[in-house]
Amino acid sequence: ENTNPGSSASSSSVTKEGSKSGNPSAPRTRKKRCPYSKFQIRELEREFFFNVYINKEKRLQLSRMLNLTDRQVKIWFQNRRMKEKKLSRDRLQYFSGNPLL
Amino acid sequence: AVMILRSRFLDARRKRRNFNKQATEILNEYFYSHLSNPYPSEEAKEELAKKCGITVSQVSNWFGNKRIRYKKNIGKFQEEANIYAAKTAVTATN
DNA sequence: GTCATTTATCATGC
DNA sequence: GCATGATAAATGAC
Repeated sequence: ENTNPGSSASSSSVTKEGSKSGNPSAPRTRKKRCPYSKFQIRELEREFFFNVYINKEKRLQLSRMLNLTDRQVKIWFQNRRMKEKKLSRDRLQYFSGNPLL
Repeated sequence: AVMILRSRFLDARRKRRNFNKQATEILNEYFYSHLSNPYPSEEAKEELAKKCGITVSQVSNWFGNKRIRYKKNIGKFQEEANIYAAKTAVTATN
């Protein structure tokens, strides 16, 4: 359920942008959002549990294992940190002003 | 008790419930009266959230969805746009 | 790095 | 069956 195009070896797909070589109609294609597989999420979450901030070394290792780019792993951790912050805010709001506890 | 609250919290996040009509009216009124720049400030979001009885995050979600869906199919929202345009015109005269 | 956002996708309501 | 709110990838401002 993965088959991630543009990841790993085949660097031919996600052509960031052919900014050069003329190409007047550079559509500056935005990479289409592709949901990650359960396996990818599990491994990312596992590493996130150990350290919220991932270093470059583990990032490269993880990206190869999951068939993702370094950038994708980096951005996943950024989004994941934002998610954690939002969860904390929601929890605080939900449990505050509660008669129990 | 803690577990009950915890499970209720998780469910509350997952379960989607439509906003009441009044809240939708308020949000649409702001959206169509700021159609040229439908990006409410943080203060405006807080005020909208208060008036609508929802959270600031829900206000942000609503505007995010509204902007993209409006842009994708303006024609579908034309009737709705006219309604709120007329409504704001009436309130302006009063 | 954070963070608001865009976009597609998911899940539910009706 | 789509409308709608929430969430998940991806971008860009700063």
